[in-house]
Amino acid sequence: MTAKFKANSKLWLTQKYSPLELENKVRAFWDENQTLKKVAQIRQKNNKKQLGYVEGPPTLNGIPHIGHARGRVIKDFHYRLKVMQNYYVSFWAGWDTQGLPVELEVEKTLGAKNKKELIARVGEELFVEECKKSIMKYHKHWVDADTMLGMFIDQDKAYFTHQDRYIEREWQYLKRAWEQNLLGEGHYVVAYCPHCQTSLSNAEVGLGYQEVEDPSMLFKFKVDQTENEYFIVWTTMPFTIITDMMLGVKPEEDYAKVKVKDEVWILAKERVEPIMEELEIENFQVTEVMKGKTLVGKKYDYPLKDLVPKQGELDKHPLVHTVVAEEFVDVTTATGIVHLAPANGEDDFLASQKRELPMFAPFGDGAIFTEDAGVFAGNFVRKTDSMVVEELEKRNLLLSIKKIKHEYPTCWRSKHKLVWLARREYFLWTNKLNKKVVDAALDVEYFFDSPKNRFLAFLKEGKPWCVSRDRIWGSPLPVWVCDECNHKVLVASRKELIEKAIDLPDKDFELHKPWIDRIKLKCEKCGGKMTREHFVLDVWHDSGSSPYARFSDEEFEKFVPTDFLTEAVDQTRGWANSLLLEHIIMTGKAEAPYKQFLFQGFVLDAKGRKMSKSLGNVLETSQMLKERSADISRYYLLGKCSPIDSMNFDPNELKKRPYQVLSTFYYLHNFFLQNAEYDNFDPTTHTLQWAKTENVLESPDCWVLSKVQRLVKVFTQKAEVCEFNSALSQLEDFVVNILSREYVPMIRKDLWSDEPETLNRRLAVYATLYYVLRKLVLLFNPATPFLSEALHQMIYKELDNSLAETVNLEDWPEPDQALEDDALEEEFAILQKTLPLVYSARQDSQLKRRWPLAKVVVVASTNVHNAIKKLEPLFLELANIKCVEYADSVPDVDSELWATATEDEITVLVDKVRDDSLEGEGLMRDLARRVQALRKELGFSPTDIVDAVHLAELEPRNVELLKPYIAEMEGLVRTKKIHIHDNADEFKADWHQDKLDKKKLYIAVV
RNA sequence: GGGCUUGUGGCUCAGUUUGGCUAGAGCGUUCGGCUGAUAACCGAAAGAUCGAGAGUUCGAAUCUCUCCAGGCCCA
Repeated sequence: MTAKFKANSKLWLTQKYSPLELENKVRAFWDENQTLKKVAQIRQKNNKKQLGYVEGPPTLNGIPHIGHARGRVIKDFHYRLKVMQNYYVSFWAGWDTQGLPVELEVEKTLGAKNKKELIARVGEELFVEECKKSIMKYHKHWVDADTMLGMFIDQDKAYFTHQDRYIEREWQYLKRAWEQNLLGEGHYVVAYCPHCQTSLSNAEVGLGYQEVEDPSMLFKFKVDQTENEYFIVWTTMPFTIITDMMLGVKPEEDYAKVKVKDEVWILAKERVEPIMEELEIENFQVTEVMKGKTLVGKKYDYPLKDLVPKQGELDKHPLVHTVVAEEFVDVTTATGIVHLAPANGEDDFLASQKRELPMFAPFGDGAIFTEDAGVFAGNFVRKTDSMVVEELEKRNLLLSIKKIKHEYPTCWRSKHKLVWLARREYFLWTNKLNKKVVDAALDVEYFFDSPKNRFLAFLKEGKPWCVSRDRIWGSPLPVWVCDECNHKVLVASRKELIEKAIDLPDKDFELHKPWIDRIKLKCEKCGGKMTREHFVLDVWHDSGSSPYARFSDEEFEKFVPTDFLTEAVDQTRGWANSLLLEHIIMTGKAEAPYKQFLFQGFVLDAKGRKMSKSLGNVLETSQMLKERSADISRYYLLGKCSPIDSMNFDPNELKKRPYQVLSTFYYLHNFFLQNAEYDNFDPTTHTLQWAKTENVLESPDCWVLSKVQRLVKVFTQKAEVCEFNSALSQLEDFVVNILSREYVPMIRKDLWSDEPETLNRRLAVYATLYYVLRKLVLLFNPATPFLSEALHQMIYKELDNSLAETVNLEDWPEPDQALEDDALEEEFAILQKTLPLVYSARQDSQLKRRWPLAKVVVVASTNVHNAIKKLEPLFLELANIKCVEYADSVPDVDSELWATATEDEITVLVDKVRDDSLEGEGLMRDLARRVQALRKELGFSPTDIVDAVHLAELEPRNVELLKPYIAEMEGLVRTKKIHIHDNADEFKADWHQDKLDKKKLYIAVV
């Protein structure tokens, strides 16, 4: 007899689960059959509904790491689930290709001291070419990683944010904003490097914190209309006194009036002592304490009006040079009163904007003061620090001047100290839309409360959006300004540009700098020449316009609002926000462009540290997937914890539980197929219906069939609400516990036989396994698509060719109520609670499970008794006991003769006494087990029949005990004859020494 | 510095919304057992002052406050 493993010949299904090999074969299969495309095409033609999806475009400036993989796996999980539920989803890739990170990469490649020098050297054309090369290099890495991961996202339909057709549609958002007066000029404070003469992004600012030395100046401003009252203030940037506009206090904190000599000083109460100590003032007296908010509106004498005439003009504004209350003021350091220079600090700036103060930003290129700064004009801002100190001293307003070392942002490139400067920028006045924004956001499903609250809290701030950037590689801001009359137009299409151009150097121009800057338009007002504003757009505007920009008009109608989007939690302020704002600008409706948004937690390293280049703990996806299974990685990423929690990723954990679950699932298929093929099981004729009609379904089958309905229900429900971890743990429990640990042992004995008269029973088991395993393959597919596809192709399609050509086109399982049986599940739960008690009692008395015993007494309530009675044959077989008795209370028994175990309300008593017959049978099972082990070791297949089995050096008493069971044993170990020898020397054979209860014996198999 | 979030045996996670029997599970470890699908599994043992401290309460992992540490976002 030969092995009954037909599918082996296909080279796909191997005896051993080797996920890497298997996944390679599945990848090749998908590739060869264009499965991804086919699935999409079929669903496009034939679907329950079309669902919109737009890809949150990864920036192509780095290699995808395991954190990205988490998001991609969740996206793919959702896609496959929806496809199997008969939806078409526009699951098309997209890439963010512009902006600072790309420019930095190119600067590095080309070697640059600073941007100005570089552009002067290579020119913008070459710079832009290099940017394109750079992104395409990374694009390849991303597509490779996606392929390795098994992402069924359509790469051919990908959008790239730098493509002209994308930019042109992105401009439509700006056009809508322009028409609604939601786009315009304003000021914003940005970090600026005076050496590189460029502004820096927040990300760049974060790169360059260093310890530097600055002046530490304590000074006073006189309260207006008083003789001797002063606000006490501290700063490390004396030059900002030049642009000073307000003083800030914290509204709910205590401030004190302190008498010092003949003056009254005002500062935070808790800072009085430390400041007096610092100034070495011993005689002082707190005369009054008041809340910060009571100081609001008090005017102070701005001391440098004579030097900065412009400040004198500003002083006429009712709020300029007065006290305001702001929550950001810190009363635990310095004096608890801060001076606010809106042109030189973001908090200051926002405080001024909120109150609609006029802007005073007297800076030119290189952070040099302009004429507006009076006597300070012509100086680099920080150079005036000492001048300001001097002037305050002259006016008796200086209390102390020292040096301080502190952490301060410097330019990561030139190491120069950064300054914050208000610059002219373009804004989307999204603050005007705030109510719509918040309302729209409230309608979205976020699945979990914490990210929702966080997102809403952020949105409620309702800040205007500064969309202009002073860079090269980006979508240009399509605003042209007349050189003559300053008239502005926004031109949002290529066609219109060509029509309006007076200077069009090249008809095939690209919508990028520098080409677009060469286009001059004719002013419709005065006929003058119009020049484009030099800005490019914030990259968040690029990606935020994807719902309109990546689709056609028709697709936009169909797919937006999209159904389900998911990104990491850092996108709260990023893409989730820009999508929302732009969509509201575009449609005018209080509607988000997504119905559901899942914010995922971050992936950290095994020790919970952030992954960073400097720590060297970044795990690249493709690199990892060369050695690790994609299925197992996917399973791990989805299953380890809730998607909103941050995850400590430890590659070593992949081979633990996730591997165990998937391998068990795989081996269950081995087990099923091995047996089913042997009996020529045909799922199309041997259906569950057939088994019912033939009356060959037994209680374990009905139980597992009922259980799987519940699994389908719960799994689907959990998956729909993004509790992937709970869904998978249900699946895991089913595979490992319900099927492998419980069901298989129950039906194993039915499969041992190969008699024709029990064939139908075996076929019923196969029908059950086929049904259950196939459901599991489908449930597994969104998480582990390689394994599911492999099993579908190798087993299910092999057995039933009418099935879909890929597992992805199979229908998602629906629970079948007809197969649910709550009462039976309850009975089995009782059985499974009682059995371990028997095992436990046996263990205590060293009674091996393969030794049959005479009797067990179950002491429990009636419903436990009834359940066991109903399942009695099964109970006895699994307990390996000949008979069971039932009792209501624990009888008084001799513990020498009875082994007991108790849990909750159930006690079992096991009869320890074994007569010769029981002992003989137990011995036979012991020996059989050892023979089986040897057979396996010698390479026999389970179904091979061996000529003879020889046993030697058994004790004489054991030989006697064994005799009645020789025939049974011959059947069990599949041999024609068992020979028993006193001594191994008697017979020449390949003897193997073994041990039975610490005594030597010899076995040979021929 | 601010907002949000996490902290539970060696490891990974439940449990916290709504306070309540002895804080659960899986992995790992040790001992024993089972096993012709399985690196699965079964029985038992060791192992947690539930981040620390204080408070509320008859009772706190759970509620409140403070602090410490990690993470995200923002300054």
